[in-house]
Amino acid sequence: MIPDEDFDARAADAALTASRALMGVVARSVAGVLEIVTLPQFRVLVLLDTSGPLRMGVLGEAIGVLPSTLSRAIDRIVEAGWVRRTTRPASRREVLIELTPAGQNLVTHALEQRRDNIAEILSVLSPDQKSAIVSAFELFAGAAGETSSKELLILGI
Amino acid sequence: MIPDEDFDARAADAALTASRALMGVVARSVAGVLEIVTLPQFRVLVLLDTSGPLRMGVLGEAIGVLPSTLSRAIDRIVEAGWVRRTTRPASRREVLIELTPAGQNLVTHALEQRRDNIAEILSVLSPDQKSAIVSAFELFAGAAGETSSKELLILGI
DNA sequence: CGCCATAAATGTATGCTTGCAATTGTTGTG
DNA sequence: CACAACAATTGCAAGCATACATTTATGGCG
Repeated sequence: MIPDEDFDARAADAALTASRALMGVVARSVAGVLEIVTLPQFRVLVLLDTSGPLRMGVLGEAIGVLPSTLSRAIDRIVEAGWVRRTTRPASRREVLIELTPAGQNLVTHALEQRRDNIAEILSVLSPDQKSAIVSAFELFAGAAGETSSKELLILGI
Repeated sequence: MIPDEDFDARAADAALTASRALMGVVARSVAGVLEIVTLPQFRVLVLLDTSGPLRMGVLGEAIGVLPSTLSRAIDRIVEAGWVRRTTRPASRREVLIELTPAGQNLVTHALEQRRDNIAEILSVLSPDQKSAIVSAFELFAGAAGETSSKELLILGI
């Protein structure tokens, strides 16, 4: 009979190893993008992709940088053409930041590539194996609970 | 009967969701460290942790920076006390970089925290569920093949 | 309307990374 | 031994992120 601690340890190790594999996939999908924009810049783009247009203040709050930092960061990615500043007529002191089609493309492409990479890995497995993986991954994701997007932004995911 | 494409898509989606959960764990473990050292600096420490002492040239090659960049980066983390420069008597023009105990601690602690986080997530599951997850994760990791540490370094893992 | 709070941007400064070019020290070879 | 090849560092320069303080424009309220 295997002691619980050993069993748990093996489970954690398996998860760690799988996490390395999954992160390799993520890294691949991020690597290309990081030759185009910096990680903090990519964080902004990803956040805008998942949340839609955001005010400067909200955006800065979300990714944890000061307004001055963000303002200049936005300067650069506006200049590069990834996002657009728009002022709402309703409240003209607020500035909305939104992705341009080019910026949208950049993020979408990175996510699609990641998805394709995973699909390719799974392609070598039998239906039964895939099925087992789907259940297990869904189970794990459920147990992990909602992963705050703020945390994920650290890695630009 | 579910078409194969749909099934594959669901599998990839499940893996993506699980990857988000796992990345959240990684992000947490990295977040603390990034308040102490920068990401490029942490990459150096992680590489030294997994490879042992390395020459400047090899180190720079591995993480993909020019020698000049690395030299100054090492200046800073030597100054901070995370690594040590040593010259081999055999070839005095080569400089070996090695972790100090403090640097070793820094990396080890980050990895341990990651492992603990995963263990905590798994702790809410039943033995059967854990068992299923272990199998599935091992299966996935196997299918993914060896994840090059060079790719993982992109994320500072 | 006048005042204060809010939102964003600017001024100013520091530190890190990165790159190219030139330099110093060392090893090996003809 | 002289000279070329190699390893690392240093000089010089640019870009980016970050922080604190200040300024500008706008909105809300008494």
